[in-house]
Amino acid sequence: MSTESKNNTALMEKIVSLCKRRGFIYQSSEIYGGCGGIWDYGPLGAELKRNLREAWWKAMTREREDILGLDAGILMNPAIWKASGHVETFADLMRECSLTNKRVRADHVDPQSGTVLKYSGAQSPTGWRWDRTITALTKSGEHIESFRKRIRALIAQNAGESAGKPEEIELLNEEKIDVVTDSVDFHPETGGMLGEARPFNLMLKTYLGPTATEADVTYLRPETAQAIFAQFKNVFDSSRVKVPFGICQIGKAFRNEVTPKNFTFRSREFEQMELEFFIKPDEAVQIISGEVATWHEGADLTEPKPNWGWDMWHRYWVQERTRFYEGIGLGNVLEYYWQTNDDLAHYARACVDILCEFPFGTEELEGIAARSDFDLSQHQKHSTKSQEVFDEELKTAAGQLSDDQKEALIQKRLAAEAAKPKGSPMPEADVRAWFERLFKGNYVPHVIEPSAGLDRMALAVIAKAFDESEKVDDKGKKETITVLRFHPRIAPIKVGVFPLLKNKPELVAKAREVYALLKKQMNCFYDETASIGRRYARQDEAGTPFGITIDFETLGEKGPELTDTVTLRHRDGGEQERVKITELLAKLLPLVS
RNA sequence: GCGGGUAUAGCUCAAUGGUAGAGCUCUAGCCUUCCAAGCUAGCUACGAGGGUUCGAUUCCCUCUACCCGCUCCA
Repeated sequence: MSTESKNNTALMEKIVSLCKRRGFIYQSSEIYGGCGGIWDYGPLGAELKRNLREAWWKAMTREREDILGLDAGILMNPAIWKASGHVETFADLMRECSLTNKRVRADHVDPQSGTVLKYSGAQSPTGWRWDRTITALTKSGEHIESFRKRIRALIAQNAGESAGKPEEIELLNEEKIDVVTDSVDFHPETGGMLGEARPFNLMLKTYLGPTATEADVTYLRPETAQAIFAQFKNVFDSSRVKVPFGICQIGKAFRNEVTPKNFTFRSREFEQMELEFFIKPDEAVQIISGEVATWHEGADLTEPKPNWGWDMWHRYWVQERTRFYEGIGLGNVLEYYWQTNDDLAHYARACVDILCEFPFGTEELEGIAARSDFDLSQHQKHSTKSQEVFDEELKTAAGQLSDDQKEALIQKRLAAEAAKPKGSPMPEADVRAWFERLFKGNYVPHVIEPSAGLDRMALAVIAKAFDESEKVDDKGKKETITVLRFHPRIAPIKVGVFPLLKNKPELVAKAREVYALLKKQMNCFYDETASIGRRYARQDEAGTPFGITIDFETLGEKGPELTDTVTLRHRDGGEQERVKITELLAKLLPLVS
């Protein structure tokens, strides 16, 4: 392990430990030995998550006119998961390579021919031993030595560091056991023998109804997005909105992850915050505006325009989401990964991952995908209910087009279909039928999908806020100071309220008064035990941005002009200022909300 | 799913085939006029289940969880 990764593991351990100690995150069901891949949020974690959730909800719907909220059930008609493709891709029969544990879909194994060799095991000079029977297929034309070399490399990769160098691994008792033609029992890439086909279901299955028969099977949603698509028409019909507009939702989702890891980063139950922003197809924009604005370096994204095509909207949302992350203190740790054509699903036009630096690596926080009209079209097809909207403006504009102009649009689309990098082009008859509907003002909206993980966001914020430093006190004793430098907007506790001394009833009474005044407006913490310095330190560790101390000046000891003023102490930097009690709310509220 | 590692108090660690100790934290009291002060007292632990044994936290097995490396990440 490299020094850096050791340090990062140590850092992660400190963060996990702090999370438990201070009540941010606990292991689920800890008293019963835990529950794999599930985490619980303690008092501070619950506040932090709530603040993040509310910041998102505010930015996505409350502060906008064009986005509406939705709160759908976790359980839905399982037909939704068939339409979305989740049942198919989540419940495949998989076979695993005995050599590398790589999985392949059982029905997707290309037939292989060659000689089958068997070894009773492997060992290396490091003392490492593998007693598993190794069975693998030579590729046609592969030299036996290059085969052995390849097998050694695969074993070394699978075994990790303990096996030492690949070239020093000794393969034991080679035996030629068979020559096969067109066998589907070997991994197409590695040549390793495949194990039995097993269902490999990433969706959590349950039964709706007390009889629990196969007919009652449904799934805990693996994403919140599908509920938005499934309710698209209801929202559209009941809300007097026009495309472009969005529907957003926050909620739990569940995936039976093979390997939950990195603390809460990949867990089996998690919370998603998703927006589906519905836009007109570019062809509709073209007809209405006479042009389609496409993105170029330096394009103005500040305010949406009627002539925006999908990539302008996509860029716009990347920018909006970036601004959001800046607002919660993650601005300078973000990276972007633009998926290539190889990464993209066949229906997707673009997808950018917003990544964030975690102690265990730079990982995805949010994905922003341009998904065309794939999702709504799938639901239209499977449910047989129209997901089209009617666009009066489009109908009027299309009515003014000449037949030649219409044909030109159709030809342009046909050319684009033919040039698609992935998937098969839409047949000409379907394209013409689609335009027929379009010219009448009907289309299935396209969608831009910014999809964020709340738990990841919380972890990112904690990791970013974590700040540890060494301090030497007056007696030369070293101590470690931990401060969580949360942005005040998302800090679980906004203000700590302290009487300078506990055994002076006047100070305590005044402090309780200030506490009562503030706690109606923001989450506050009252603390009168131990020294004032310790109380500051406790709050620093909880990430509380402000401390208020009621001292003798508050009581008028230093004259009337300081009476009813308090010490306001800032977590970052530790500077202090005197503020009148009557002015506290006006000063603090804008900083914390 | 595979390989390796770990599991003792809230946290970080120690010792031990005869049921465990420290530091920090925490609680209470005293004290204390601004950045983890001091004094006194106190709470709290051998991940779960089985086996060996007169006796297991310690040895063995199984399970669970977490960490690391593969794999996976629709």
